[in-house]
Amino acid sequence: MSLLRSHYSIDVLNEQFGSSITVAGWIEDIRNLGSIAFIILRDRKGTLQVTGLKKEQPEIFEKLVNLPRESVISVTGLCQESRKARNGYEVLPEKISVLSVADSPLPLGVVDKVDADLDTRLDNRFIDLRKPEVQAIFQIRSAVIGAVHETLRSLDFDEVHTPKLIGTSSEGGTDVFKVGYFEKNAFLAQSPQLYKQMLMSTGLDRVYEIAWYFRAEEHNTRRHLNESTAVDVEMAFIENEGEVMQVLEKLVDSMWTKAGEQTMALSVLDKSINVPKTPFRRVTYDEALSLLSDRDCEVEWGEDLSTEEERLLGKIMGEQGHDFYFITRYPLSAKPFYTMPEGDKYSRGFDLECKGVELASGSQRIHQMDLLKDRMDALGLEISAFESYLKGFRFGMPPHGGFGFGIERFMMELLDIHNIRECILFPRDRTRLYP
RNA sequence: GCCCUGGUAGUGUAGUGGCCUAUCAUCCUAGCCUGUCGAGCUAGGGACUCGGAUUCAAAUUCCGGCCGGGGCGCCA
Repeated sequence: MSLLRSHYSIDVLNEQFGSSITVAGWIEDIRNLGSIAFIILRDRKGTLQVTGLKKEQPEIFEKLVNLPRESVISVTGLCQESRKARNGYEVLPEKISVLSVADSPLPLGVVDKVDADLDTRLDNRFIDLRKPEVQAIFQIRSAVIGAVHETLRSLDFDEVHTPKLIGTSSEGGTDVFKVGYFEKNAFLAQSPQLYKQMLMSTGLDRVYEIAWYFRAEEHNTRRHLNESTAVDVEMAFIENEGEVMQVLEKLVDSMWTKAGEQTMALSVLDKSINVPKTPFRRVTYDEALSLLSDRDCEVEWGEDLSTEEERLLGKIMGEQGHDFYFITRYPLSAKPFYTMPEGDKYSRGFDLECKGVELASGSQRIHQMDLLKDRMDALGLEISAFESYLKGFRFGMPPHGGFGFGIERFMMELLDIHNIRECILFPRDRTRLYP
């Protein structure tokens, strides 16, 4: 048992009443009434009240009431039942250790009665994260990631870690960050795509990674980050992309279910979770265009949906009772080079959408090297830059497919959070590199 | 990359040419108070992003810098 803490705030039970306990945390508030003072102490699980009496313990009383808010202390004392105090008990201090005195004024109040702007909060994230409703997001995030591991391992996937420092920009498309690598230049991986594909030729033919994505796009919106995380899955010996979609469906279902079990965190956030029904609706790209056309929204065939069009489709699907749906059979022209063609014009690529927002993107991949080279040629990619990737296809590559699934986007949809920066501890956006 | 938009105490705001010696709340400091839990009461403290221009007069108008926010594109 820790000498600085025997119990967290909410772990104190009736059986502790009348005995001595040690609690520790941050001083959230001090209400000094003169001869009696109420000190609200906050820890990871909640808050509790330390009640100081001037008459009983004058030295401890003075020490306590003169501490600045957010100072860190450990208090040992009698745990006494009290209907008047929160949690039904209070601690009467017999010994206190001041572990850290907080400077004043605080750059950001934890329990101030005024809200701070997100920018101010992020500048002082270490204090922002002391707020229970901010912490709750990351407790749920942790639980959701736990569900990813459980589900994918139970589906016989191995967890892998692929390099983030790479020699050539991986997929084309997005801009990548350039970094110095001794006498060479290197890049930060925009996704594990090419590596997880290469793994398909190794016999580790069902893999997943909780991956970091680095993207050097200069967007400035509430749903983009320059450093983000994703669940990346790749699986071999598949007949078609439908098998991949089934894995994704199970994964999302388990993540949503696990999130719904986080009752404490959800109540702090005042959110409830409705687990979506599976299987998710499948809509082909052509069907989507026709549904949009019915609403006088004409999309040129072969183009990816614009944000507005995506939202309208989300609305239409919602009206039919589908928050989640796959858009399948995308035109080849709207998907990356490694996407398996279906005939001349279509592909075996799909997106998973939630209420008009793209959560995941996947496909069956091309496993034949000649076809892969043809596609790269057609899209004007420099084949020589992909030699080490292509080599993986020369000596036995099974048919395979997979998807990438953005974790922050998922959290936004799960908890109805309006700014993606709230879904990652220390966001990296167009301008923010600190803290 | 294109477009729109903002910057007033630690925090969040009011103020759109003179009534600003700048509002309110929160916060901080001191004092009173033995049951607070948005504690209360009294007194006090603290700010116009920077540079230039217009004007008798600029927080307020104009130009530029710096630092933000957002939409689109692209994507997750």
